Amino acid sequence: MLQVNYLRANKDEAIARLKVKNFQEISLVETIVANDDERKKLQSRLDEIQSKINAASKEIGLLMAKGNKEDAAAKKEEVAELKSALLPISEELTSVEKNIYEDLVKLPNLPHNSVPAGTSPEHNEVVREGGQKPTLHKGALPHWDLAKKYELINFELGNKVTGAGFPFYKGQGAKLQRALIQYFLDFNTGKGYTEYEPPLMVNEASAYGTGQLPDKEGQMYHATEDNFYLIPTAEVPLTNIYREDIVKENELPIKMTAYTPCFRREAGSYGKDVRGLNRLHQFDKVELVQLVHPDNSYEVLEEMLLHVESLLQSLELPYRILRLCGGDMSFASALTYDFEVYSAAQKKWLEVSSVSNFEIFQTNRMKIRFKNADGKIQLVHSLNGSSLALPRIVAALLENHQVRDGIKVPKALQPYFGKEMID
RNA sequence: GGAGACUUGUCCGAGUGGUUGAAGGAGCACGCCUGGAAAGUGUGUAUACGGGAAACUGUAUCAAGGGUUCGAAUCCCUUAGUCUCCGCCA
Repeated sequence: MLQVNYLRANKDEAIARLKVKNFQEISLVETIVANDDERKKLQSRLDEIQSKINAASKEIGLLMAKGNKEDAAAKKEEVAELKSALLPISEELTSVEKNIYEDLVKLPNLPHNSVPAGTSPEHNEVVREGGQKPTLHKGALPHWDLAKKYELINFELGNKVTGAGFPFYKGQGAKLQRALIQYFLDFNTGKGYTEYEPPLMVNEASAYGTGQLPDKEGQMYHATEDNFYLIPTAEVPLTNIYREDIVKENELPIKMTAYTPCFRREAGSYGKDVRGLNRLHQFDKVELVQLVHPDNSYEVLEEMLLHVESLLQSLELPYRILRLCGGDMSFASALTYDFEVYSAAQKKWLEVSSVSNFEIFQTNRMKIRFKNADGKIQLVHSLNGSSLALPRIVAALLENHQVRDGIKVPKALQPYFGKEMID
């Protein structure tokens, strides 16, 4: 959520930035500022009346103490009049505030200056590529066939027990999951991230905090009896740890990592893109979240980029880094880099990680702040990234490292997996 | 799930209808003291929104929301949470 005062002071700049994101309802900016002006006026009038009521009430107390019942009764009448004047104003104020809030949450975050204009994935910029695309033997298979061949993942069984998009991992497949999770967490904690194991369900306030509600309600599984939501990513519980907190400046940066299953309803996705591991309702992910000083959030973003990059390098996968264009970025992000790994067997790039700086967009809604050297309260910047999402990494590992009689396990993973080959 | 006790500022804790945004203590910050530190001592120490160049000032906030009242931290209702006992249970 953007700040009204920022919009007021930088209206033209904000509108220009919103256009980079292909945001249509530009007039909202004007509406919000106008409503906020109205809000201020109403607030002043309300405060003034309330102040009179407070003063009169005190007088009544004093008059009563003196036993002057007549004057007290007159004062009471005065207060009653003031209160009847108060009511319509306070109702109007509530309604204006509601309008402002509702409009404000419709505005996406403003993209950073470096974000290219564009409407679709073709307009994303390739920042750099790394790793070697393998030359596979004849008869190389896509991961869903490899998963079957080596009995790693059973999609049909998931269909039976739960439904589509809830696979079983089995034998070496299950162990590979465990090995990857362990490896990723060790890698992250080795770089100073604190490990958490958060709840997998969150309450409504937390879902609002990170912006899953109100817009993306349909994307989360909802346990209606208790009004809990299954988390779509560890970002939700992790970021909400600090909701409504004021931290000390020297506590920044706060670096957190967590492994969790992620649950996504992904309503309305069909076709070839959902084949195999490409899109699931439940999948495993290790997430990074940082809360940082606003002055250096972009340095931190670069640092997170290098972190994820070296992780992919250690898995010996061919990857590229994209700077997303305005139209392809998420609602909340100011700058996003996507990591894609080349799948040699599917002959396409698969997104395996997304690293973003949200600036104050999330922390403004959640009121995550710090006290700076001058004693002033300021919002922190939040960033997050996956390191990494398992299914597509597994797909890429299987497809890129396959040989005729098995799948080679990257050196870095061998101590965790316990073998050099999946066979 | 049943019964009871409880929820006050960074923390502890006083406060059962009227100058209480909130006593007292601890912590923290700054100053004095000291060769340095501890001890001592002085001052300061919530957040949001509004007005003001600023000093300062108005309003709201004592778990959350609603109600009673001229006036609520204090009374009533609802919700959430904590603790104790009983039940159940991995």
